[in-house]
Amino acid sequence: MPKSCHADIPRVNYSAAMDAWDDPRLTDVGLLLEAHAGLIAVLSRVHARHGLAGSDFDTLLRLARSPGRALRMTDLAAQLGLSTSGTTRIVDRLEGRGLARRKATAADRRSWTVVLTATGERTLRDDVPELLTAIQRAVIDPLPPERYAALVAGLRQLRDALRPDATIGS
Amino acid sequence: MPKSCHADIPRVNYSAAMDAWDDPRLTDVGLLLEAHAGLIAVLSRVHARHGLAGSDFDTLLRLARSPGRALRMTDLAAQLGLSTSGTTRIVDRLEGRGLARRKATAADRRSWTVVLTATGERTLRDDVPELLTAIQRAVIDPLPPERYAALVAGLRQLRDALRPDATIGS
DNA sequence: TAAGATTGACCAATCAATCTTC
DNA sequence: GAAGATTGATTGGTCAATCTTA
Repeated sequence: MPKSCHADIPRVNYSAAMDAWDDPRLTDVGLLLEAHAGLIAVLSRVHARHGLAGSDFDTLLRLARSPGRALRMTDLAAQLGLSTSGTTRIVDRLEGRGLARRKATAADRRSWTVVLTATGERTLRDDVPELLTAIQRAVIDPLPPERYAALVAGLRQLRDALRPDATIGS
Repeated sequence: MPKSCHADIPRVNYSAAMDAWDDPRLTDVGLLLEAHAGLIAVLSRVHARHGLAGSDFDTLLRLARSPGRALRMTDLAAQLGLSTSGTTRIVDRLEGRGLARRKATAADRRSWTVVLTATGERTLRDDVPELLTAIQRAVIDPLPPERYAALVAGLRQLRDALRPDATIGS
């Protein structure tokens, strides 16, 4: 169909505003949101093969990285960037599946310490290699090494500038 | 095969795994997740001043960018990257507040077309400038221009590689 | 009084099932 | 039968209130 068939359609008068809706700052932010959504889809697909949600995996990983494979509930919540009640629910799930367990915290009877179980560590050990493969294939391989490096450097500086940690308490 | 110089030193039996937990590919991905969380916090704070959730704003913006300030439900859902039922609920909210309205779709009586109302456009017009200011201050100003440009270029290529659109139907 | 953790009520999304129209 | 949209049940999180211990 030739374009002439639309040529006579009366123009709407809000075209000046349209520029604001397409401001590059808006579209740049959109890029990060879309990249994030795509990345989450890739990661979730891997985790799902091990019966894990993304937040379950994050929790297991935080525990695995901590001294003694353990963290107090409050510290875990801070690392996850979640509320303490949300963390309570995640740990409930993990404990129900035997991937983590609560034990009393020495010297503070108000607190619980969450410990990664052997089963939890095994689950993580099964998941991580698949995850690394997926990351390699989906995000690293498609980008020229130097561009990938620039992306990571930019993300690091952005993360530091945004200080998500500082906003958690707000 | 060169033998490790640590081969005879007794070690905790998970020390080999520790390296895997700190694999740079994992921490790089973590950077994007943290930057995203921080960005969402910044954006949400602005939207909240206008009584909008992030997904409300996204919806209004998609409508504003579309010809006739309108989209069919299915197309809107695709653009938002949400399920059609999730989109139904968002539009229910927006319609309840008078920011959008449903009208019958010409030539297909199964379908609804969502239209941005004047009120919705006004809300958007109030929100966007504040949003742009917040983005400028929180993400653009803190980064050297060339690093910001590299970040955006990397994000664009990553987004294209991940093709979030292609994964929505999966 | 405040800190750590949990619970109940709620909110925003998902999936599976359904209804209408193509 | 398939596509567009909605609904009911469920999931995964939040906030406000509560309980216990410091």
